Amino acid sequence: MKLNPEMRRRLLERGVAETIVESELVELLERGEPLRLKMGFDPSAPDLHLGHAVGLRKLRQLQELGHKVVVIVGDWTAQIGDPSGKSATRPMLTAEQVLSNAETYLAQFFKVVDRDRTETRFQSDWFGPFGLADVIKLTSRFTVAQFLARDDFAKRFQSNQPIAITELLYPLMQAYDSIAIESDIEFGGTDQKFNLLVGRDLQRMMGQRPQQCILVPILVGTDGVRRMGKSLGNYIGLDEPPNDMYGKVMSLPDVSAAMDELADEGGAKSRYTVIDYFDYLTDAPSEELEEMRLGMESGSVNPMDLKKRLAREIVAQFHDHAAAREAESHFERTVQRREMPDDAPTYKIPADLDGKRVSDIIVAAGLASGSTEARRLIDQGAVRLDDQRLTENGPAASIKAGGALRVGRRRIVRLQ
RNA sequence: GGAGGGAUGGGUGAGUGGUUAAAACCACCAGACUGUAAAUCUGGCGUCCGGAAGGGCUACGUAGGUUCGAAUCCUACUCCCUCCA
Repeated sequence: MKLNPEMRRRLLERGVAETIVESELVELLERGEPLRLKMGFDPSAPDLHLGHAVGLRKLRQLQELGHKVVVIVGDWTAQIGDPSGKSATRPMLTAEQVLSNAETYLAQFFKVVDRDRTETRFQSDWFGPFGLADVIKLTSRFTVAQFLARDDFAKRFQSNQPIAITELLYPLMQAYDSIAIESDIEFGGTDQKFNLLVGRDLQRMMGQRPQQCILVPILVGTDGVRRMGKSLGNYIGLDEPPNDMYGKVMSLPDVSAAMDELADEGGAKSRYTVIDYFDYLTDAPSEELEEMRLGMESGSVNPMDLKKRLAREIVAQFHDHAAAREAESHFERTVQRREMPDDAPTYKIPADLDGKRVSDIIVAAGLASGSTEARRLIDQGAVRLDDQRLTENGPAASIKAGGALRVGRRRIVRLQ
């Protein structure tokens, strides 16, 4: 089966930062035999976000051509921690934790990836019985210099930052995974390039056909600056309710301030975050992306409208179209028109309000974390009772059932 | 084994005896503005009491000590890093 240019572009360019080796990869795909697509994950961080979805979409596309995904639960490498992460070593997870995390992970994973064309494997299958002799055999194939070629190791070495020996093991273990499952193509973010290449090398050394690598770009987070990541608090989780997902997309900065290094990693491609998101996470035709860019450049398109469309498409993808429409109208009502959302929680006003002030009720209703904050919010003019802005922390007796108490735009309760 | 450096609020990081609930920046929250939860501008940002003015309490790795007064000085401990071997 010959890949036509259209397909080739869709498969190997959209949402792909780099392929290694492109010519081999194309040849392999055209051969038509079912391939094993390797995707590993770290069960210590089981939450998936849009950044992961970029790669998952790619897996899905290839599944639709008849290939098989092999997802590896990295229960051994999780104990080491990926060197690109901050903390070198992590606490061991118990077998139960691994299992439950894996479940959480896979539930999200299969929102995008086809479960029927997926095989799930645990690293402990092959690393459980791995002995010191095996470790020595494995490590003896590589040198320190080879590993210092890796950018983040090199940087840390030069700046006298610590590199744990176990961290050197990480790429080796990941590489061995490729041997264990006989991977044909491995997927990872561009920051995984080194690890994937070690897999290639090791396979060659051990007489397997070296895997191809598909490196997906790093998605910029909702701050528009750094890569999307849970610890950075700038992520949109695949699990999030439609309204949050929609709102978070709307909070993307119109113009990205993505750091240069993110661009180096094959991340931010345009200065408009929205366009990168459309590019990596939707099927919007590539010509349209260019129109969007021109439209924003010339000012003829309001970025908000593009973000709304993006938000709809993303919510539809991870929930459904009805949820997307619902989330949009929720956004329009509560944020744009500041109306009362239908799903606002209710709060039962206590019978005895003697001596209580509005600030006490705000805290009791969970609209502020403490009385200091509640008072502060009142001072700042953030508190509205039945659409009337409160200017002072009056007695709670003014609070009547049937109305609404609102703090800022998003915190609101119906009074009962 | 030896020598040295460090540990500050969610993060980075100033601060070497009182004017420090602790600079600055980031994040976060709120207000204004806006067809965006964008951008920009303004304010806030330990906690408790108080309508307010104001007042408590807790906090600079841990435990003690010196002092009228300590994030700042001393002692011990824990952890981290660097260099030499």
